[in-house]
Amino acid sequence: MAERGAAQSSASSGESLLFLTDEQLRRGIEAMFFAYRGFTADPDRILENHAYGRAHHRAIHFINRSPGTTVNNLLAILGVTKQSLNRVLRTLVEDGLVESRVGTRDKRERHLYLTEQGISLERELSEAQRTRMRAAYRAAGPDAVAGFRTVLEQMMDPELRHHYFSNTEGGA
Amino acid sequence: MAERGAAQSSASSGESLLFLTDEQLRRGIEAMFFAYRGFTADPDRILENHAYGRAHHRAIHFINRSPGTTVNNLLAILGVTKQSLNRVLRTLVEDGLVESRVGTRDKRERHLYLTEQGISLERELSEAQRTRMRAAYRAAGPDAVAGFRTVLEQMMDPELRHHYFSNTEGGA
DNA sequence: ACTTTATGTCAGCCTTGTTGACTTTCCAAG
DNA sequence: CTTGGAAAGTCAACAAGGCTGACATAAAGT
Repeated sequence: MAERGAAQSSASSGESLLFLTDEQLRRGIEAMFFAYRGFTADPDRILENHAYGRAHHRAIHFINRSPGTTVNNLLAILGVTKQSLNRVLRTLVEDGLVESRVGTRDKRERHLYLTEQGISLERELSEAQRTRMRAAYRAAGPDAVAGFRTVLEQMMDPELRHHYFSNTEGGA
Repeated sequence: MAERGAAQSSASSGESLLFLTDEQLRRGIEAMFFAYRGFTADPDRILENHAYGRAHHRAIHFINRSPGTTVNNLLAILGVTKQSLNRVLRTLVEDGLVESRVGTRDKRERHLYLTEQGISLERELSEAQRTRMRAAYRAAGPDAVAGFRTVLEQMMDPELRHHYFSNTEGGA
């Protein structure tokens, strides 16, 4: 029902390019804007109660995703300066949500782990986000979801796409 | 860990729900994060040269999209306070990118238009954004794009989805 | 010994969001 | 005609979270 109406109008070669018009692209651009706002809305509300912001959420997410990751790894993934990340990390460690352990092989490195408390907040945040995404996925159906993921991956910076999805694609 | 196991693994009703596992949802969440960063990267680079930020881009985009829109309309779409928007709008008017005309029917309202200069910057910004999106669309193909749009629309806040897409769906 | 790497920290700046208070302009209802 | 309230603008103050630059420390690597 989402337009695409007259696609494949002329029986030319079967490959209609109507989905590449500026108008279609503009709609995609605005959809990204509005969807991203919805995407972050629920966690943002939760974070307010805890006096944290989106930056804390991102750190918590990726520490949970890769327990024991180093500060440098996190820096590369998040794409911010160490000063920015450090400010966030410091408050999380002070508040007992994140534990920072000195590395064993390389003692310069700090390995980051969520504490019980950190895991608890992470679950609260990610459950809210998953709930919205699950509803969207369910309403859209598996084929739409596959397309969604495909387009998003194409929209990422290419180096990131490779460097990043090469590790995670392991499972089916 | 939180895998929800193999959801409905057996060939029960043909409707596999594997795309709704927490793992799949997590991948979607991260894809949103990385894709949005790519999505904003090109305009951000351009804006740096002009001493503007993302807030200016958003204002310019929606004024271009609906010439003559009022400040209040813009406020509703962007979801920020009038003080925030006003700061951005003021610089754009001062710099001659946006013209603010007093309303004819209701003289309290200000109707916003891009000047030639504003149109020029808008084009530069949106062309950069469209180029990336066009590449992603082309690589993913029309079916993936349809799914992409469907999921994004489901992810928006429901009121916004209706209030907003009811106006735009008009033209086919 | 010297250099490089990983991390942390201090200080200061910018953008962009927020609240609160207040004014001006103007439409419209009493 | 007066007055209430909506629309818009402005000022001030503040916070989050980016940034740069400079500097400190410890541990590796050469």
